[in-house]
Amino acid sequence: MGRTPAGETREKVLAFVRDRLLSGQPPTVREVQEALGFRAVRTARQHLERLVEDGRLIAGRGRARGYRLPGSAPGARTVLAPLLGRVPAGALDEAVEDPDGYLPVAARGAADGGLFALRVRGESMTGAGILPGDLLIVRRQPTAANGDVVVARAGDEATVKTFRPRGRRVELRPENPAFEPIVLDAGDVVILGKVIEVRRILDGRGVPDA
Amino acid sequence: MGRTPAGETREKVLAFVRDRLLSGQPPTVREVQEALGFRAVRTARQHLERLVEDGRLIAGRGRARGYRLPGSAPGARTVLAPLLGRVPAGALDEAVEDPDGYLPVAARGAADGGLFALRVRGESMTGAGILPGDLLIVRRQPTAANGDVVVARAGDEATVKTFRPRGRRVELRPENPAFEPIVLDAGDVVILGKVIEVRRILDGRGVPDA
DNA sequence: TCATGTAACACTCAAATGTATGCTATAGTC
DNA sequence: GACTATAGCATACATTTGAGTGTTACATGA
Repeated sequence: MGRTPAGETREKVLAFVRDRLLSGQPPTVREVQEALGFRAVRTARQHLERLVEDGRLIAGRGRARGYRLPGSAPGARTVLAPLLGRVPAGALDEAVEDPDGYLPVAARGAADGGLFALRVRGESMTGAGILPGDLLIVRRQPTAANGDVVVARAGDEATVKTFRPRGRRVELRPENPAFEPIVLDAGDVVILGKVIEVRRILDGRGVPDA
Repeated sequence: MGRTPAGETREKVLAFVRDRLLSGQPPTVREVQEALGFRAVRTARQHLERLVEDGRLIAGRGRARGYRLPGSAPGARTVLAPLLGRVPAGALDEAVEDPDGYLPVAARGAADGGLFALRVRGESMTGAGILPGDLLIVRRQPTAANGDVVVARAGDEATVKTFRPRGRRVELRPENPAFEPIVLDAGDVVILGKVIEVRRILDGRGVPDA
């Protein structure tokens, strides 16, 4: 195999590794070799070493499939949030284990492991630009600040509403005049998480499995 | 180490593996062993085998760190859409090379390389649930179907509107009664792409650099 | 021309890691 | 008690995979 122009191959190596990392399947050196068509493992490894030197990859000294994206790299901070078929009536953990798919989310720092996604049912939040069928990215947390859009469970029912503390009571306020606010004792409301992102798919192809 | 109640440990194993997979770092059998405090590799592996039997995990026969979550098809992956600071007045390609950041997008199959993202300015589309500050994922394409939300350039100005062909003319219709539709000759409108997804960040931390 | 740097190859070794065999113990059931 | 299933342990083995040594070839600039 002949030489290729300087740097060109290395970009392809990085692109391959990055794609694999984003899809959750870190490659081995030999997989890089095969993907790029090298006949020698060493060639793939040299490119990887250079990328590490240049700070464009992070090596995992000795560990299998140990390459990672550095924090400054595009996509380094992407996590996958499981899409739950319905707002869980029971324990959240159980629902997370049987998701309808996963949504890639730009990590925001802490607590990224506690993300999940839900599909909106009903029109109670249209005033906040949250329409039926929208996908909500939710960060699991047991408390919320005034004005947060939260996923909360009141009794057996789980809903998405704006959180408004009212002394010892809590108002779960819809953002649609056609709906009535729910006011309950604070003890009767369980906050499952805070909505941190709203997504709407417009091209009708829905959400892929992963 | 004594016995634990039936099934209890296995749930912890699954939770551990799932967290690792979602964070992009598939664990080895021995990492599972250590995380759960087993003294034997075999114990961890037995739990993993059972989870695979039950269809709650997918094994990667022989490969290192080969466990996957079911439902995550091998082909399904995440692509990164460059976030353009402003709707480009000139060539799109130039703007793509200097993005403000990247948004992870679930790949939809074809043309994933032609995605970019924009931030919404103005309130002309609020009726479609597109608010100022929202992020739009756009697929580059030179044509559109009736009713598509498109990014189009009319003269020097680029806007987001609903696309309505009107014979030889084209209506770019805002979804807000306070705004007037733009009607132009088809030749005077350049369609830059179709909006395939709308996103709204609610937690005020914006978009990461990466 | 010579030195230097990059790209690529062939081969080897060692560590990481998946897989297997065999054993002990507890709990429940017939 | 005998039988069965689950949870767990210790050890060994085989494959996968990262890491190392040495060589060839092609540019480019001093």
